[in-house]
Amino acid sequence: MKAHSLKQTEFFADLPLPLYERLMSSARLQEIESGALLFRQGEPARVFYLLQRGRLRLVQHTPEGKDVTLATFGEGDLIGLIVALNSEPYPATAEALERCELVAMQGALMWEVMLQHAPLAVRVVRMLAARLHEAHERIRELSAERVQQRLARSLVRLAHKVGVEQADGSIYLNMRLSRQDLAQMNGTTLETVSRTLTAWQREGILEAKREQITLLKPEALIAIADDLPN
Amino acid sequence: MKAHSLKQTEFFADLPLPLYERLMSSARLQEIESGALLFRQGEPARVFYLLQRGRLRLVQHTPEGKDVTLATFGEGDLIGLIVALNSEPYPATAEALERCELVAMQGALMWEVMLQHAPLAVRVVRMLAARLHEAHERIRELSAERVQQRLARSLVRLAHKVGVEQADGSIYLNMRLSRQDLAQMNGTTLETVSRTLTAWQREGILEAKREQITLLKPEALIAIADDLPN
DNA sequence: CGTTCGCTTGAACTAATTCAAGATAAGTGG
DNA sequence: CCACTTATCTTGAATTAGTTCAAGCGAACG
Repeated sequence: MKAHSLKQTEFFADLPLPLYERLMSSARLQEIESGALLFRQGEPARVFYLLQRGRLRLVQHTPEGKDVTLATFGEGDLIGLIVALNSEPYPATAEALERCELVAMQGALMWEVMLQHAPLAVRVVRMLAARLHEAHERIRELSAERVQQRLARSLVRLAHKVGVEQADGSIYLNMRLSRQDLAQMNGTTLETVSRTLTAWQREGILEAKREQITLLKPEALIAIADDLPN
Repeated sequence: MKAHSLKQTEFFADLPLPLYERLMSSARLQEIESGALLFRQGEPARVFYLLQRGRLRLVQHTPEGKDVTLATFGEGDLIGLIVALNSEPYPATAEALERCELVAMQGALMWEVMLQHAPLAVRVVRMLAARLHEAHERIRELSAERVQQRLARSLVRLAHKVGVEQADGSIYLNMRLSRQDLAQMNGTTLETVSRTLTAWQREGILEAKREQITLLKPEALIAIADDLPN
């Protein structure tokens, strides 16, 4: 692969050339289709991935057969880094939400390179810190909030990530998003999501079609998320 | 404070002396009593802490007045590092579970030192990775498991952390542990915890006194946590 | 054109919360 | 040491949020 294709990403921007080439010696460019799995829960992890284009989610299958979405990743994110560093098995499955372009690299090499180039390690610290913060937020939500609130919050968050403002001021969520997806993201069932969405649709808060949602009154959702009266 | 008091901790063990002294120039030794607060949610964070002795927990107060325990820390853990690095306000309150000895240091200095000594940054990466993993586990549990299972899992985990095996083979949890505490750790109410514990006590699985619990049949709890029949 | 997939809706059920009242135990100060 | 206060815990009863099961609808897709 071309050297500059990675140089452009912030993450490796300032690597000295020798280190950069060492890391890249193991790199493979990879593309996967929407819905395809990058890796499966339980597989041995030797490599990790830099997501260059597309979005994907980390899903955990529970023994009881439920699926829980742990996190979703966007461009610039490193995926599977932590487990690849320890060559543990992947604790979850990574599934592409759309067509993705990734660079696969050796976990062991990343260790080496981080040890020799502190700014890179510090950047990883920042990334992990941000994710930990998100995870803590979700723990708080799951512990203390009701499904309605969590759902509303999810939609508002998605609006920031993939929202496209329409001419009439409404926000179209530009991604395939089934009731099942929302259920997995919020620890509930698709039936409950369905009921909630139709209720909100009746109130004119949003428009929910098959796998696509448009927010008509985002403020109303924010109010619900924060449990404000009215 | 004496230089060797920090040298002994793994975290700063291999720092070159100049860096070490630079970091330590801002260090203050601090002791807090059980129940005292190290910092409060919303306070501006300029310093972070290395926990040298004792245990403490990170609690988040929700707008509705509930408390959620996000994580608990033991000896060797760094607390408030991430927020101190960005000098954000603390997103949660840190409360001592027992008498604690800590070293407070400047967040800004830590940035500098990490940038100049990669092994330290890498060690922070490892620590954050471990915490992220724990957080993901809790998300899965809160999303997919029922209160009983989560409670059972909590007790088993606590047995590993603070369990003391008794002569008769039972495991005494060596810490003050109220129903309320367990409720906050598992996203439920103290009443539900109380009912569950008394039920388990009737079945001879454990003995639950006031703020202290002894596990009589840990295997039974593991079975419940994993939702095995019987 | 029929099958599949995503969605809706109802009805029964259940886990868990909430509210309330009281019991037990642990300090606290006289 | 006792009475008083406070905190922890228990238990019941009512309520509710959410799940589960089940049946059917409608749009997409081969």
